[in-house]
Amino acid sequence: MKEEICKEKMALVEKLGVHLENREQLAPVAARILAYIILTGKKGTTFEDMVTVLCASKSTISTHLNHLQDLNKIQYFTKTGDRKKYFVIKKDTIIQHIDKMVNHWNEERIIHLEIKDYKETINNTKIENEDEKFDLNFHDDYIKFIDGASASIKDLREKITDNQFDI
Amino acid sequence: MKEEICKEKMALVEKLGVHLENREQLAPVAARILAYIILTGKKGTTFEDMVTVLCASKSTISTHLNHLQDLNKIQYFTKTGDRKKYFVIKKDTIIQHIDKMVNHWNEERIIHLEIKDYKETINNTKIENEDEKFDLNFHDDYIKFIDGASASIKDLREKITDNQFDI
DNA sequence: CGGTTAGTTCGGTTAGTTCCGAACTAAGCT
DNA sequence: AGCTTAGTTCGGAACTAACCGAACTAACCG
Repeated sequence: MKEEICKEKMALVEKLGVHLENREQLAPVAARILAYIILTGKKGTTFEDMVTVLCASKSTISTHLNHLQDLNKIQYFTKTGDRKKYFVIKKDTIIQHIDKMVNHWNEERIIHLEIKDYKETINNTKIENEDEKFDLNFHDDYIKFIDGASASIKDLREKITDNQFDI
Repeated sequence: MKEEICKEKMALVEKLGVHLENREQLAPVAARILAYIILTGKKGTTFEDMVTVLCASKSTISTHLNHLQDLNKIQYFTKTGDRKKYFVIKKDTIIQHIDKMVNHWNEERIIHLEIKDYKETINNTKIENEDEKFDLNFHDDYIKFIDGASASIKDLREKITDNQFDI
């Protein structure tokens, strides 16, 4: 029974791990650490715990744990009379993630405008074969999409900040 | 004058290159090739051209050009009495990109559901400290966001398929 | 003080990536 | 046939990333 749940948990750690490895550009073990911390929840998890359950060396866990703290993805709390650190994900992880998406879209927006600008100057300077001109409409539509997506994710952000959950 | 534009073009190639390197997970030179092809447009660009303008070896250009074709990101046309290949980006690149985003969101959706499911079983089995229970509301909100974003990007997709642009 | 627990730091190994040059192929031109 | 153009293939050098073990530190306990 308990073993069943543990197995399920570790399967999810691997799955979520792969997902996070790609989404957050983390090393395999770092992603698994993060996944394990997420799926353990508020009671937190310790260094030792992760060494045994993730089958990785102390040095690997130590390095990645520090890295994840530098990245502001995790934090820890302590208990009186207990020297261990109990790791949990940062409460504002989702907000961070949303801000990163908004940022990403801003960047895309800027580069699309720059490319459009360049294409326009080319279209206007050397009037070569008419049909070799750049099409520009796409950029406008894409920017419209970006603006829409940004708006709706900012909505989500509002909803969440009113109501601080953790992942 | 012409030099000015060329400089501007190469600056944009580097900028767009970095963007694509991250967005499409390509090797540096592969990303620059793609950027250069995008910014050259319908008249196309040749192997030789890229060897000189991107300052990379023939072998590097060859390998990456083939890789980009395998990835369905570029194609080429030819001219009668001319042995060169003229590379342009695939007409459906944007559609592909949109489909990739939709896919990505579907995957996120699925993993959120899976995690929520797991958390629910945990919440219901071992009733430990009440305040150590998982919060689940966030997942619902996030899934709502995903559904919204997916819908609006599918809108964009419609708009574009009606009106096949190239980038 | 010595021993234990909790974690860090360093050096090294292995795996994988990225690019290059040199030698090659393949097709057309004379 | 020999030359040129256009591109491919192969082997390897240089570099980076990911992880590990061993030796270390730092704090507390008895």
